[in-house]
Amino acid sequence: MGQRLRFAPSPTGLLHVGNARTALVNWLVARHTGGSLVLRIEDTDVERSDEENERAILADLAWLGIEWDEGPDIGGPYGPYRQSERLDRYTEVADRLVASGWAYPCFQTAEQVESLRQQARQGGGSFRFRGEHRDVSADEARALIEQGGAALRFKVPDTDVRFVDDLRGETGLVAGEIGDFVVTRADGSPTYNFAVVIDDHDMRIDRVVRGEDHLPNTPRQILLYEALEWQPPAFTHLPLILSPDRSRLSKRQGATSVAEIREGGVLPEALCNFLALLGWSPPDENEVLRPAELEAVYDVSKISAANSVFDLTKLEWLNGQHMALLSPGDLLDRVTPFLVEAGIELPGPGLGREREWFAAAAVLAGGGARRLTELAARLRELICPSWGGLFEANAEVRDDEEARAVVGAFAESSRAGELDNEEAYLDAVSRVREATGAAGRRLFHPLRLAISGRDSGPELKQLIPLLEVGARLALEPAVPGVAERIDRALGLRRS
RNA sequence: GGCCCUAUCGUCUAGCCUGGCCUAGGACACCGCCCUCUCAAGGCGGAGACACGGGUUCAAAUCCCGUUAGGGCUACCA
Repeated sequence: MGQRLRFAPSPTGLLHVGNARTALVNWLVARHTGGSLVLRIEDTDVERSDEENERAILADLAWLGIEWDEGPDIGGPYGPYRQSERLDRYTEVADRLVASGWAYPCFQTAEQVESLRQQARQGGGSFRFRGEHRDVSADEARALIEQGGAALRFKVPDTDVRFVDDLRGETGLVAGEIGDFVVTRADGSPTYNFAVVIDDHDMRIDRVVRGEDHLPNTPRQILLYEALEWQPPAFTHLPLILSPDRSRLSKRQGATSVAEIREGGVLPEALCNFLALLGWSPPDENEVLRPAELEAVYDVSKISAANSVFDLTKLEWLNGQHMALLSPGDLLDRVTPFLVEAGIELPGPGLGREREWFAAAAVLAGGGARRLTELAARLRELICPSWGGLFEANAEVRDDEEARAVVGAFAESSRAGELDNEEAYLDAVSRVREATGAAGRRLFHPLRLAISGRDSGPELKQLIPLLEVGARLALEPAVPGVAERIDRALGLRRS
């Protein structure tokens, strides 16, 4: 029987990698067990929540390939899925708590409670708040609530609270550690601990997978489940993701939002793969796994309970691996937004030959690239070099008689149309070698420099035919062929 | 401060539950070699860890206690 899981982000900002990991694990477990994933928006903090963030979070999840079965955008049998739309339900349950003597009104402000807490801390002990109306009857409580302005507090019982965390085993808190916490604010809105219990129960969630920062909250929630006589779900608290200095992951130490990572040219499957590898390792030694493969082998119970550091270098490596796994057409599709940004307009999807050429060019230019942004930059440089830069890079070729002879011969071959396939190119290489006596590095280095302005890059036997074919295609901007590049490098042609 | 969680190479981890098979395995990064017109990629090899201290045991990375360190919570945030 599949499990029902949920991912419940708060729309107070962009989707963070930590939350993305939580979402991914929930999704993986739901898929692996044949269960379902519920997406719920926790927007009870009206001050900090906004719709723009919610839209962005949904878009980021979709980009990652995380699909939900029920949610605010698609509905489902246990909606609504936005806490701001469930206020009546929270009030209903709060009334029930008051009626059964589990909750009472409290007029102390947050500031007053905070100063009590500070005092207790000075004294060195732990702090446990209890409101003055804690022991009133249900009728008295209702009368007090009538006056308005009261928050509702949960009357925490004097018992130990134990529960099982899937990764840590039994844990909990001893009696007296928890003070009476607020369940409903003075304005009537529910607090996190309260709303989450009601929603998880109402939405039939049987397994909660969330960040370890929620571990100390769990006993409070267990207490609520008990007071309400509901069955609590199973809990799995995921360790946190840390910055390289082992402090809390912060913006200062690089990209922490999914949006930034995407804009940095990272593939969603690479990010998922990377996130899955935090705290977990696959049963066999291959770590490069696509979403479907992850789904098949991922085992949430094997996740380490220790926090892990976000290692950007490994993410980049994985990205390179996933880029290499893509078909030429897919790679071109993925890099297209970055090419557009780099000023290259791609021919529409209808133009078969031109698109095929671009796809081949992307594969060739991208050899070893780790990010789509890097591939786009390399591709741009390859197909439309700056003439000034090319000329400058070729001073040594112009000053060297043999080098000049080599590239001049290739320019001739190009003009004769003898370089547009690998075989013809290889023949041309043999002829030039014989005619000039240049071989090896002395033959290839000037040629590479003259056509690309660089001393490293893709294999010439692939690059040269590609450029020659590209030059004959009606591309915009036009791709200069080998002869033109050499002319520019030698300064024989200027515009 | 109080409470909770955690602790194997620089990083992500396997091994820990069910002590001997661990001379502690893999991946990223690093170094070297090979391949090669170049840079990558790829192949091969190298260096690199059981936080510390006590126990328990014939035997501890593995079990127990403590210390230290890191992280979390301590809100009418989530």
